[in-house]
Amino acid sequence: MFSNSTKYAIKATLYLAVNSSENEKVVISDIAKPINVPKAYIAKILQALSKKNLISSTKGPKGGFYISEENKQVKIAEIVNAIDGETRINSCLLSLKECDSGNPCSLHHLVYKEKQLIIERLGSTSLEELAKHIKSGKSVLPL
Amino acid sequence: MFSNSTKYAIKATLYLAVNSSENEKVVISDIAKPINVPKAYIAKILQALSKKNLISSTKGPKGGFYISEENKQVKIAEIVNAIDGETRINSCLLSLKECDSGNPCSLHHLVYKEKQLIIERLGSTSLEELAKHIKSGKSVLPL
DNA sequence: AATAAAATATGATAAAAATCATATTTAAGA
DNA sequence: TCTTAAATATGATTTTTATCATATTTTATT
Ligand code: FES
Ligand code: FES
Repeated sequence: MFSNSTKYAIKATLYLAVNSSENEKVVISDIAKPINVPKAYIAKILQALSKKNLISSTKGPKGGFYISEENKQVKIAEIVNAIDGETRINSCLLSLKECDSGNPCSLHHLVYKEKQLIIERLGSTSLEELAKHIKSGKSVLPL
Repeated sequence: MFSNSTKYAIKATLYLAVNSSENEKVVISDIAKPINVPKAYIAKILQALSKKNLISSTKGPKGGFYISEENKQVKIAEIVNAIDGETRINSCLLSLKECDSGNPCSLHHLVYKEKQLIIERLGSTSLEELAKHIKSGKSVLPL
């Protein structure tokens, strides 16, 4: 469903949503370890997210990555699309050019409705919501 | 969701379900072309399926691949598991060791129920059913 | 101004997945 | 029994994805 990079992106972003703010920036090494992703790899991913303004960063001493007030409203789907692009998640299970109920592949009716529901949820769920969920112990941020 | 190989496996198997029987065997070249998959590649996949008795084959002249009466009851999930293994489709979106509602990752509640429903459907839908669907024009076998 | 601590940009390497190729085995038909 | 048409087994190559490394830029602190 997601590429490895996107999984890492989500994990890292959630980590930031839980553990950072404009005046509690987090340095790459301190993100990489708890989410169990190689430092150089997660660095690249965070740079891409930062470039698209989905997370925030500042260079230099006392710098680091963080989730600004605005970033809190970023939706999971935005993270996914930033890394995987929009095509991957929306494409037909059997590789028709497009997944279209007017010209459905043989598996379409088995999955489309539920898949759309999931995609909608990813599009409406913000980092802030999930961070609250994690903080209250209802879900766990995996390593 | 599925690997490329699994997609091809499903396409090829459905093609056979629609176009073959014990006395209408189909040769590799005649499968590869309509489903738009390289011959040598689909050959390898069909061989794997045949070895697991999900499809049938005979060697030599007049030989080829086909779907036997028994094979008609094969479920889509069996094809998927034969190629991708059982782990891939069942694994946690964020790579927890296992996807478990008792120890859910942050995305679990957004997807689990629907994902399970889809997996169940793949497990209960047979080649025969989908072949009928295709024959009646309700869905299309993609190239 | 100099230093150092951070992200950023860029590219190199390694691992996995997808694709291609070919020699071997089997069985039908002449 | 010989030839030929098919699957089967095995392995090589290519492409993609994941991972690692490093030089550059920016900015806070001294
Ligand atoms: S057309 Fe294939 S999943 Fe929708
Ligand atoms: S625990 Fe992650 S999807 Fe279920």
